[in-house]
Amino acid sequence: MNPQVQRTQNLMLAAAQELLSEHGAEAVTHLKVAQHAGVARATVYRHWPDRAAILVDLLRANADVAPVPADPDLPLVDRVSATLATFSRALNGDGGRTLAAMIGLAEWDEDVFDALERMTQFGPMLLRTIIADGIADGTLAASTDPDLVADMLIGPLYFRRLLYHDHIDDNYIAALVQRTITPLLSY
Amino acid sequence: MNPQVQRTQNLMLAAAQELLSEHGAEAVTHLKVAQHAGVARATVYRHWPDRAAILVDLLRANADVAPVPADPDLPLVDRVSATLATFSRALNGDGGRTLAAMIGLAEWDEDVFDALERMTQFGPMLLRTIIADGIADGTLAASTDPDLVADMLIGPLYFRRLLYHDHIDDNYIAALVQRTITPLLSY
DNA sequence: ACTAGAACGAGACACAGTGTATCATCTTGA
DNA sequence: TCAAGATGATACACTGTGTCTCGTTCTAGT
Repeated sequence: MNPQVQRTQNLMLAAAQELLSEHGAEAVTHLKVAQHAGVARATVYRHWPDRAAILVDLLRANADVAPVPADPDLPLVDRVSATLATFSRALNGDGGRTLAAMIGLAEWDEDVFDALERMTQFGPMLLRTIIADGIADGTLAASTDPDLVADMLIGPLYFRRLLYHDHIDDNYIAALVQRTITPLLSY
Repeated sequence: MNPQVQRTQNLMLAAAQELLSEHGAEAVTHLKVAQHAGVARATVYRHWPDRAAILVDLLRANADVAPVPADPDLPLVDRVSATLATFSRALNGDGGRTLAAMIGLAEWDEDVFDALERMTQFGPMLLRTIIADGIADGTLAASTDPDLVADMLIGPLYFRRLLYHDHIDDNYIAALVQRTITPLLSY
């Protein structure tokens, strides 16, 4: 990409991210982004036709709400816990605020919904993989449903973060994993 | 309350609810509410100083995202399932959209957060009560943590509704309850 | 039924933000 | 070096905000 374009876009996205984190999605306007980035208002419009488009690109930059894959050689419980831990750290930070801002918009804007889906698909996907591995190697009972178990692990984290503004700690994750995974272990 | 005030307020809230459901929180402006309610714009400002205040009152009217308490004489699993079923029906309807619209605002507006808390506290509370009952009468293991179990039951529902726009059906609830509660039953 | 007080409608004002132009100026890559 | 593209500056019509005034209508209490 043209380095000039790259430069201004980075300036604008940084300004938008700061506005979002500080004052919420409402504050991410073309005018304010332009002022904070030291850029002409028309330039912001050239890059993004409407507010939602700015937020969608912001979401793309925030893809790190995805958890980091844990070492596949770890025991299953540790692998799940490590995955949830990296995920909850992202949720506790800027990713959580960005996510909260998007959920309302995604309800009525398909582009935002798609971007949100891209942003949030990795967590459950990683967990499903880990659980499927566990079933394959006999650690977990064959009747285990990876989709449902992934929901049971990740759902409470989203719930506590979005509705209670909780910061998830490792104790919570340990208890959650213990209650969810242990009954599924085949002895 | 003054019947004139009551009348206009009902008109405005109905208009606001329709705008919210149809076009999202962004569409709930003083001007549009006034136009849709057939009321002067100044009147809307007299009742609510800003957009968030309108939405907070809307949330109060939407308190029925709370589940209906199930018959306490039912077996524990049925009681939990019935509670989650009424809750998910509310989530599938207008309550879910209102909720989605609020989450983003609650992140930066304390009044919205408080209103959201009032709106969403009943579900987990009911579940915690049911689980505590189960522990008390020996149905559930004494080591059961009601808070965590409530999160494990309700978290996935919020998760699937808010992030996937899923409509929760009874099969999902049955599987969720089975996976969550069964391991806790004391034989 | 009368009347004071409250609520409402209508309109004005200054301001923030939108969305679209136009044109001069500056970067960039060939 | 130079053409193409990106940006800055500015203008315009529009929606929405937040506050104000004033005349009219409605309500509650006497």
